[in-house]
Amino acid sequence: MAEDDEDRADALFHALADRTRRDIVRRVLAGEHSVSALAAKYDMSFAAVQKHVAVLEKAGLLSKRRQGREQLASGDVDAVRSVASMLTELEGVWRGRIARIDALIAADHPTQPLPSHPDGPRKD
Amino acid sequence: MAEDDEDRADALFHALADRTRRDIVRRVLAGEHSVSALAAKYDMSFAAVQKHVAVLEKAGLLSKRRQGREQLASGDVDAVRSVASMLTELEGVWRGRIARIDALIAADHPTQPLPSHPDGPRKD
DNA sequence: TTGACATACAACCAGATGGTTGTAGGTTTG
DNA sequence: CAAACCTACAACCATCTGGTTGTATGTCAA
Repeated sequence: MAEDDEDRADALFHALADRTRRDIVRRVLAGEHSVSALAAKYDMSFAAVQKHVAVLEKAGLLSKRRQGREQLASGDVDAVRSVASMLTELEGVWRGRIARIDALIAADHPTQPLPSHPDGPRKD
Repeated sequence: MAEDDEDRADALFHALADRTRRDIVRRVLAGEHSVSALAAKYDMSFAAVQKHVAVLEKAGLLSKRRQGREQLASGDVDAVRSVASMLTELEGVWRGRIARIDALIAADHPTQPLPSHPDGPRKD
C-alpha cells in the first residue's frame, strides 16, 4: 500500500537479483562472516564484494557488527520472510481468481459440483 | 546448483524488482488482461508497458495467448511459487545455523536444556 | 477497401548497475 | 612506533535499464 513498502520491495528484490549477493546471503544466514572473509570467496575485488554487502545491508537483508578491526555480517531471516510473504500475497490474488472461476463453473452446472480446478487452491 | 537455475533466479528476482512489473503480475494473476488493457492502467507509454510484459514473460511469470487482435496475458503462479521456494531454502540455511548454535549451548550446559533461541525454528 | 485498433520492434537517451583502481582511516601486532 | 590488515569511499568505465518516439504488421469493422 504505502510508498515506502514499494521502495522496500524494490530494494529487497533488487538485492536478491544478483547471484553473488544471493550467495552472500546464504553464507551470512549460515553464520557471521567478516567482509574480507566473504571477499576471499569470490573472484572479484574486495571493493566489489564490499559494495554487494552494502546493497544487502541497505535492503535490510544483513546487518554488521564491529569486532575489533573486522566488520561481521549476519543475515536477517525476517527480511527473507518478508519477501516470502509478498509472494504469498501474490498467490492469494491468484487463488481469488480460481475461486471466481470455480464460482462461474458452479453457476453453469448447479447440479454437478466438479472437483473444480486440477491445480486449484489447496485446502489444508 | 546448475548454472541455468541461477540464470532463472536472476531473471525472476530482477523481474520482480520493479513496482510496475509487480503490479502487472498482480493483475494477470487475478485474471487475463490484454497488453493494451494493462497499458491503460499506467502513466507511461504503451511501448514501456509492453517491455515490462516482455520481461515478465521471459522470466516465466506470465504467458500470452492470442485472441483475435489482442494478446491476453495470464500470470503463472508456479513461477511465483518457485521464487518462494528459493526463499524457503534460504530460511532452511538459517535454521541450520540456529540448530548449530543450540547444539553448542546444549554442550555447554548439558544439565539444563534451555528453550534455545527466542526466535528459533518453529516446532510445528 | 479503408480506417481504427492492438501489437511488435528498432533507435535513442539519461541514469543506474557492477565492476575496476586508488586513497585514506582505524586496529592489531611485532 | 612501524608494518600489516580490515574497511570505507571516491572516481572512473562499460553495460544494462527504463523510459521515449517512430515505424511496421496484423486484425476487426464499416
